[in-house]
Amino acid sequence: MEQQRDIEILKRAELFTGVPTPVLAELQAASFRKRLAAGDVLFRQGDPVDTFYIVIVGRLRVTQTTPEGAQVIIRYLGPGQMAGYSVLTGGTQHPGSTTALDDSHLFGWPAATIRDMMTRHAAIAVNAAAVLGERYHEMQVRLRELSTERVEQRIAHTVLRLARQAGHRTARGIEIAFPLSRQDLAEMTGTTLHTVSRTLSAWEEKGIVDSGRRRVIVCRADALEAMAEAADK
Amino acid sequence: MEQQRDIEILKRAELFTGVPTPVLAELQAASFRKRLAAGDVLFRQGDPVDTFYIVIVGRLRVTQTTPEGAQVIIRYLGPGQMAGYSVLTGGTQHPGSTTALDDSHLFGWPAATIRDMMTRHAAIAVNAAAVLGERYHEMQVRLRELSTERVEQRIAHTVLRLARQAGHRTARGIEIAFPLSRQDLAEMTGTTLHTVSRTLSAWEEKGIVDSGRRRVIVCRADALEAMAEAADK
DNA sequence: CGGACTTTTGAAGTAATTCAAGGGGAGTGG
DNA sequence: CCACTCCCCTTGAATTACTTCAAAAGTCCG
Repeated sequence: MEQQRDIEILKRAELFTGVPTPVLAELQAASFRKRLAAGDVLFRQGDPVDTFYIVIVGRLRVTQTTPEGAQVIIRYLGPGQMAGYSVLTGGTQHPGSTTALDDSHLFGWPAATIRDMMTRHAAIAVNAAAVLGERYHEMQVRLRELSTERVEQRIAHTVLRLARQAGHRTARGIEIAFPLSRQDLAEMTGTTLHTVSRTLSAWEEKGIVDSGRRRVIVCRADALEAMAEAADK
Repeated sequence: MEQQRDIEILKRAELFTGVPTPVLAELQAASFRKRLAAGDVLFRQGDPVDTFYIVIVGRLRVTQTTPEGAQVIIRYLGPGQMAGYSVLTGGTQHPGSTTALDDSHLFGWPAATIRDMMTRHAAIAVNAAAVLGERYHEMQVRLRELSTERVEQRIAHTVLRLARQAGHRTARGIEIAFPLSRQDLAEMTGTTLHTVSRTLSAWEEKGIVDSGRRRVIVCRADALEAMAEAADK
């Protein structure tokens, strides 16, 4: 049954782990589905917060744009992860924009529904705190990297993190499973696409990575780890 | 009554807003008190997560240290705020160190107590999610600043944020209410104390700030805002 | 009033940006 | 199927914002 399958998916979502099946059934009944094609925008920075989503399949990117037009990538979202966390924290405007990188499929709920469920079922609220705490922690790490490391180290850390989060074993190494341009890496590491390009070229030379148009494969993770830890400043 | 006064304090804590009084009484009964002198450490990065705190009076600083010894300031904590959020998210080790800047006074609870209360009272868990979401958001903003802005702009943003969070009106301007060295500002903005010193000297010249040994007073917030927004990169 | 910490300021060095130009791959449309 | 076009990537050269190195001058506290 379709309904049963949906519940299985919800059960594996980060926000709903450990939530009893009847509650999941209630959530399933209240949900709608949303489809996005690659490049479609789920919501834009500044939009009113009225809907909450969970990714079923696909990959999305959360970005923040400055008034001057510079962009920063906050994170990538994959299956099971939530989009629109502001619904949980009572925000009124989305702090960033969320865009589909591949054709994607999501569950959606009106904000009031999720807020109500969270208030009635502590387990969901506890999960929400855990997920947000984890994202907070991840940001602490990135902030520390950005403050204290050189560009090459930061790129190494970022590529390793992406390989871990969205890596896919191939014959040549661990391939990052979604399109990733030099510009994207620059927006994640606080540098320019030129510097990223030079860095990847140098790594390619040494056989550490294999990369091309919007594509990165890590061939020698150990060598990258070494770069990332480089104690010699 | 002492107990009554404690409950009043808890009622105003960020984690317990809107929580019914009987629950606060239960929390009060389970709490212990912790005193710290200026400079004392509440917990250290890597310590096992076993206690949760709420600041009653005083000011603390949360830092992260890299293996190479470089430090980054994650945030400052004031009255009503929580310390040891990992208790709420199920972490096992503290991601950062927390140190008292002034003589401070806190409520403390064993981790299990808070986790139990959070599970039994959804309102607490909902607050936890809201607080962590806010901190997550704050980190997004800092990450964006660090990625896209020049040092002077970052220092301007940081000083303004501190003035907003811990500002104290005086005859000469808004004084930041805790000791804040050039080194501290450097660790918040990802630069060196030298650059911070030069920047503050230049601002002093223009009458924008008045600063001295571990002390900063913002005289002309408008001029700082202008620096912070500077669209001319 | 000695000593430890904090701040200031100059000068030299450099990592990374900015400026500039060209090359290549993938999709599109004739 | 080939040419056209749009992106994306690469690479050199010049520039610069900031760091690093170095030394000295304040400032607070016991």
